[in-house]
Amino acid sequence: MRTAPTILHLDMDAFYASAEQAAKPSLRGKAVVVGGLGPRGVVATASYEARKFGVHSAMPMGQARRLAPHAAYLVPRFRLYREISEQVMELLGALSPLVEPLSLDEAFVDLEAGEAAWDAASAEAVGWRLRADIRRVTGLTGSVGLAASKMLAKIGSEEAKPDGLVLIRPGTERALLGPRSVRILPGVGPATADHLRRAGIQTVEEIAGAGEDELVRLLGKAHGSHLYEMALARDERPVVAERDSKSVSVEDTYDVDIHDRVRVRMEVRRLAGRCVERLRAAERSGRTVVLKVRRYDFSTLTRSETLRGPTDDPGVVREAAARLLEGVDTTGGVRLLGVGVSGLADFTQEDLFAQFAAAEEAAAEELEGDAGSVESVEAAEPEPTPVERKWLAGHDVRHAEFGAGWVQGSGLGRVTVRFETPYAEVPGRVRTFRVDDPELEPAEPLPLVEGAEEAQVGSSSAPATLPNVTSGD
DNA sequence: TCTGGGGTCCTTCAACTT
DNA sequence: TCTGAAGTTGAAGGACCC
Repeated sequence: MRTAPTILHLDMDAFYASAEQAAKPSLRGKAVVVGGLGPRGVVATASYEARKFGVHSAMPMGQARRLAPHAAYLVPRFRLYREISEQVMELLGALSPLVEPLSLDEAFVDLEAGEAAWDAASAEAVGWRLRADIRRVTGLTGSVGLAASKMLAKIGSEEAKPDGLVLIRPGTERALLGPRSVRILPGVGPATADHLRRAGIQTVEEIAGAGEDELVRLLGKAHGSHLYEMALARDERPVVAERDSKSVSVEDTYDVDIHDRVRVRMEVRRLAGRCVERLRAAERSGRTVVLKVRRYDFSTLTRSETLRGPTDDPGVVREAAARLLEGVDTTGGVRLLGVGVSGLADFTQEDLFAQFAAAEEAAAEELEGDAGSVESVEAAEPEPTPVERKWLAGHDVRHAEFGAGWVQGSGLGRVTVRFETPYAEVPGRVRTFRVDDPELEPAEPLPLVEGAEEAQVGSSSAPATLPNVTSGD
């Protein structure tokens, strides 16, 4: 058991929304909502200003618009977020070889393994310096939790939000956790919390008081024991740097339910192809093909088939997915389709059926040519024209005369652009163009901090005064 | 109001193997 | 050769996380 609070958890504050605010001066201090803008979109991230209106992650976009009608609604720009994430991960990598990324905006760092810290004081100093470095390099803020275990470090960063640092001193954990809701423990979602509530358990100390046997009886062996340990603040999980992914999948939710069986088959083929592209890009192969279908009533089912050996052959995966689909009733309509591959391996066993499948696929392709022409007559979902698709809200553009800007909105053959860069102090001017204006073209995102690429990693020192301190003692 | 996309891990059950 | 127990594997679904 570690005795010093040398596990660090970093969580960037409202990451996607903050990145957009940093990129777009006119949105700073305003409510910003990033997510899917289609009729079935949900909120990925809301800025703190938008959260004041009750908007939060995973909320249907329609509901968000009702709560915050004046907020800016933007589609995510994952390339930009990935670039920022890489800068942040590089800063973390300078602290320790043991960095465990959880997502683009979150990671654990074992400071002791990197000899960056050995006690509370040194860990806290590292935390403050890291926050300053992140702000200098990316222009964004992140919150830091420091503790002797991953669970507590994560709870610490949650407590520190936004833009703070919390160190949980060893010995104080039980007192801190005890009165809190069970929901504070990782792995306790709505279903488990409800289960526990019906058993009269609502706080962490009530979990500890119930005893391990009772928890296992309520939640099963793995979950019960794990939760009991967490409630006693016992968490020995190490920070793990490299994790091999165990499955690859793609899925699409359709704006309008698909009823046409031919179209469903076509979509499954397309998804299988995309899935294999991702699989190959990761230089992996897989043995189990999984088909996912969400029906009109949101009921979800999966069907899977395990092949004799791992494959990365698009034909084989498409054939398997098609076979699985034949066993699924889609009358009534489907809102989502997905294809995944699990049982991953680093090698491909030449599948005996590959050649056979390829021949079959060629035949199917011919058939599809016919089906496609029938299908196109009654396609339920109007495909956006390439021109409309080009101008996504929030994306960067460049105009030959007015320079760099971003799409504020488009429709009715017009696109509205705000001309400003991340480095401007004041909001830029807005102009509207025809969607086919030849002088307007999509552009790459600009770095959030001017000259950030040249910035030295780990060169700043701790700030003389500590801003916005959330202190955990 | 009507619920994304990409994952992980666990449980249960049935079929199969030893 | 038959039987039963125990272990393993595959399929399906559920909960959770970001």
